[in-house]
Amino acid sequence: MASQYQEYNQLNLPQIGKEVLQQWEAQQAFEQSVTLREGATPFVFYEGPSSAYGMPGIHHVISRTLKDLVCRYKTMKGFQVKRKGGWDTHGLPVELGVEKSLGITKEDIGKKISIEEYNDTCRREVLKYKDKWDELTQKMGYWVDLKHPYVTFENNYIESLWWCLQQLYKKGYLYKSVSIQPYSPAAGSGLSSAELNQPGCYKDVKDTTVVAMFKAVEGDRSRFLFEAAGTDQVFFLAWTTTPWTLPSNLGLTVGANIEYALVRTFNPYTHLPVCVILAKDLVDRHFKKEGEDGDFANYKEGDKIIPWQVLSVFRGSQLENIRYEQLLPYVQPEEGDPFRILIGDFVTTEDGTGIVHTAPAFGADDNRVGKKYGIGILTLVDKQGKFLDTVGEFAGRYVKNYKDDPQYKDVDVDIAVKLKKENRAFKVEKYEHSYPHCWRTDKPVLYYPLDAWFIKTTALKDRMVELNTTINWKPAFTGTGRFGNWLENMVDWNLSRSRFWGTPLPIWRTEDGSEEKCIGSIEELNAEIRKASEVLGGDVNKHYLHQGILDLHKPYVDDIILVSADGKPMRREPDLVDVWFDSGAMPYAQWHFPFENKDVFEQNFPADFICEGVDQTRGWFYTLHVLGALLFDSVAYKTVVSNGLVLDKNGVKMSKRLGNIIDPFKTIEELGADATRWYLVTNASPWDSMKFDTDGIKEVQRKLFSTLYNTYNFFAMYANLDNFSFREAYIPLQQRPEIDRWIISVLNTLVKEVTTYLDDYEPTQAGRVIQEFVDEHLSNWYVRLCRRRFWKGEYEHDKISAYQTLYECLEKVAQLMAPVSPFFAEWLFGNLNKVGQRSTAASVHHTDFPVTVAEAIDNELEERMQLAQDISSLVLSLRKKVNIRVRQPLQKILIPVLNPHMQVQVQKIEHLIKSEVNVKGIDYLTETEGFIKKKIKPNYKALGSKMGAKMKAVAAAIAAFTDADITVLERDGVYNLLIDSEQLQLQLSDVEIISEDIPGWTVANKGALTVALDITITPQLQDEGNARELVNRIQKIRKDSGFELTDRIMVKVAASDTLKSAIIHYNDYICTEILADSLEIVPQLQDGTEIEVNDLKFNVLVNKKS
RNA sequence: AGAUCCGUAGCUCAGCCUGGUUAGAGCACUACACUGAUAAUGUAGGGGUCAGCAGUUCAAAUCUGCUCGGGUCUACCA
Repeated sequence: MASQYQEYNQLNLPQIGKEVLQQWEAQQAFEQSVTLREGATPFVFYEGPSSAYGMPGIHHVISRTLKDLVCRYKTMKGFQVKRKGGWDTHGLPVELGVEKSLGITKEDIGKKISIEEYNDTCRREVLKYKDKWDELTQKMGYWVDLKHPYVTFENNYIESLWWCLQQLYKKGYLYKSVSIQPYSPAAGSGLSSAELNQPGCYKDVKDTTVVAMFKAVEGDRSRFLFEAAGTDQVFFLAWTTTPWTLPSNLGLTVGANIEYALVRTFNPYTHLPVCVILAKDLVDRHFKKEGEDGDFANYKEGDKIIPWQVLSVFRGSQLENIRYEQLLPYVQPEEGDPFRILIGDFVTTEDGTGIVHTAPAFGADDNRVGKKYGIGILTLVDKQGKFLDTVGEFAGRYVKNYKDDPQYKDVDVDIAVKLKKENRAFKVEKYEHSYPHCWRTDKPVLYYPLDAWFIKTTALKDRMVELNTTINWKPAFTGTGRFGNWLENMVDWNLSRSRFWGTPLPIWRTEDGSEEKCIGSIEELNAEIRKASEVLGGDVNKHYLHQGILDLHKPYVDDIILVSADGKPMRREPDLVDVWFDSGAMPYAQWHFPFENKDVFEQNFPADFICEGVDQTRGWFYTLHVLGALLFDSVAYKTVVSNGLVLDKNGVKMSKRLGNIIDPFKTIEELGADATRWYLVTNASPWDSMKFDTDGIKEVQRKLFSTLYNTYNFFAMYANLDNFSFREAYIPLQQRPEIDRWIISVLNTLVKEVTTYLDDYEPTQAGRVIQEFVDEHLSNWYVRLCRRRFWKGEYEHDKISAYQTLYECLEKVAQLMAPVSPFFAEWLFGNLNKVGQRSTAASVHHTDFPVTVAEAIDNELEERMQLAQDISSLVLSLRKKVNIRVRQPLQKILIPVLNPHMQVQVQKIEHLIKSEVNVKGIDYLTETEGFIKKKIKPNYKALGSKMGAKMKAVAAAIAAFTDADITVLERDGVYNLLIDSEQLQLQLSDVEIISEDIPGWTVANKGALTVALDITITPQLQDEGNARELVNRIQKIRKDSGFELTDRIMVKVAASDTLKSAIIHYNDYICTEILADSLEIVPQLQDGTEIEVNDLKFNVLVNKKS
């Protein structure tokens, strides 16, 4: 136990951080914070898996601060909060990174490098910044279990995932299907909708678009067109932004109820006469008004205005099944009846021509309508994104520049040129639209027919929507809006990824697909391995017979052949599982459920609280929800906080490219984790995107931490002098002075507010009220007013009361702020507790969060202290106005009281006001008639509802009130107004009457409060003022001479006559203040210090008494 | 293209739900003061078409609609 409070020379937050970190390390503070709560109600928190493949940034600090503060708070509230860290280790980022570092592409894997070696590299590389992450975790004060994290590539983890998949399989939620999916040729992988919904995936790009002309074939159904046209040159116009899909065109889709027009005109490129069909509503978009019914006979090449004429109008339904000639006849489909007009409900007349070019291979809508009509399918582009050899002059060309080839020529342009030449293009232009890009490679995505495994999430859509309504979303609109909409529009979850480093799909199939097995555990797989070996014989699974399977990754799982019930070999479906499944199954897999820890899992599901960036809404938040609902018919989390983006100080998103990334290590090193955390939490609500500015952190440092530090240091200095160590009994509040009871009351109100805010996951509000308390109430009022109590007088009741009060404030503030600024709180709490010994806890984070003492809250007291502050502020501003400094005592102030209650209130805090503003007394004015000039204002809120439309006239009438009118109203309580010859009765409560001025006095107002100051300085007041000035000067000399606080001195003054009186009359006072044993007036002084009091200069000699 | 959130002082934010006096705070700036809390503090000052327009109302920063600007999301549809 220390006997003295540690005092400091200056505040060094980063240094405090380092010291506290060492302390925590030494005493295992985090581990203790969990074990000390053994047996308590658990508060379940899930840590979203982080990827240690990239460096942590400042945006990681914000969400981790939120997570940490909630967990620390709940711990202090008595819950046991286990926090298992986790690493997200699979997925495309690592794979692409490894490909790049090895200088290979996807095609090389399994050829130039074995899958085994490749995956080993991924495994090695994926945690390459783990140390940096751990370091940040530590330095920012994020308490999370880093020693036993879950790691998604570990066998146990994958085994749990397999178990989950098998559950889904058994429930019939897992199925295989061909579908048109977003596919990234550059990454060689299909993309999930979640991946496609990563921010920034949709980019505005300029593509070559073509309005292509599909030549109608004359037949029974189309005869009406040819008859109206009078020519065989009849074309359907269809617009496409992806001309490379045109060779695969098999149909044209129109809307059944859309009106179409047959238009006679000329082809603008070939100038040949043609008749074209397009939606009637879109005719204006494609033809200039001036050309309508123009001069066809005299049209010639080069004319700006092309004549056109609507020949006929008809509905889309009339066009169904009309045939047309294949546009680019390289290949025909093997089956189906293509090249017809189809009817589809997705056709609009928003843009294009109202006729949709339909290539079943490259669009989801196209595929659907194509299947319905049986037009077959043509997939003339391979998985690398290039045309097949069969596509004539375009064979082998990439449809987009997937290889970063500087010589790349746009195929779309060449197709457009070809069509132009062949009289098959009606319009070719560049068009800017947004198009999805692969989030890793930044290359455009294709929609491509792929085999894939899906989770039938749509089957439980309604249940998921229902469960979502029970989740507490912060902010609420993310849950109802963003997440709610997403659930409403959900599609089945495409699980398949054709990559190498990830969780393998545990499904084995016979070659003909007639039988399949979904494996749910390692044990089951090993049994199947042995069975297959026995049934199939030979070398089957021979490497896996002895020890079973040791690594659940590729390539090992692919070696394994299982056997079907009727003895046929089964091979694994080659896909990996979407990494989002890894993270979504984390509640189960982190505990290796159900193979181990069944009880632990049951206690820890669902989570009470999770928190991540808002970008996880469709990511982790969604996959957790899906699996919770599908596997356990439960939510996976009860409360979710989504934090917004961190922008730079100009509101621009941080990116490496712009170089506006904030290095969290540097920030913490220079400004301290506490100030950084405090700033991040209090500057804006977590879910608003925040503009990060280090100047803001500096402000927090000055405003909050520096103030609190100064307050502590002030306390420590005097407490050490008086040996205050809280050894005396706690003085009951009733026995403490008014001001002590006041600050304790405010403190308890604060505890209540902070608790409410934190319970409601509103840390921003909590931080702001703490800050206000420290700055406004504790430092700028309590300490300022009580300074003398700490350094004057004997160590007895009043002084001990002051120490106990300030100690308690500091101690509780330390606890209240501990969740947000854990280091400083620890430092402050520790410094106090080392001497005070009020708590046996080794850390502030092991203590119980302060609880409001309801009896300590005194609203009347808080109200009158507010009055004291307002009155003081008014008097100070009056002094300023007339230039009388506070050290000059004045006789009195005058306060007109509005009601008896107010007078009682002010009287109780009279002494505070008097000492604060240095006046001798306060006079109250109750009978004010004729003395005070009053001002009357309508109470709009009360009057408005009564008067309604007459309000304006009433307000004008009130504004015209004379003093006499006001007196009448005050005396009678009512006043009769005549407005538009109507009698209206005015009540006293309908108006506000304030004392505006007291003639002959210097007056100031704030709201209804009025204060007048007597500025007469009598000779006696002058003396006292002079005495105080002298004290002030000598104190300065003491300080400048480097005397100790307790040193006694002897003083000689060569004062002029005007000062003598003050020195004589206030000799005792002066000596007490300056700790002087003697104060002499001498005629002359050679040495000493020259000082000035009220423009008089003279010398003072101050000697320390030896 | 739609949905949604947002727009208040040079900057960061309150106030809006529940309409009502002269729209607030902090930072920054200016001036003065204070100096045994001093990397603080006090007082005063400048700084606002509350994005714009219209409506409802006696009364709109606040409620409604539209427009503009920004963010986020959804959709990819030629």
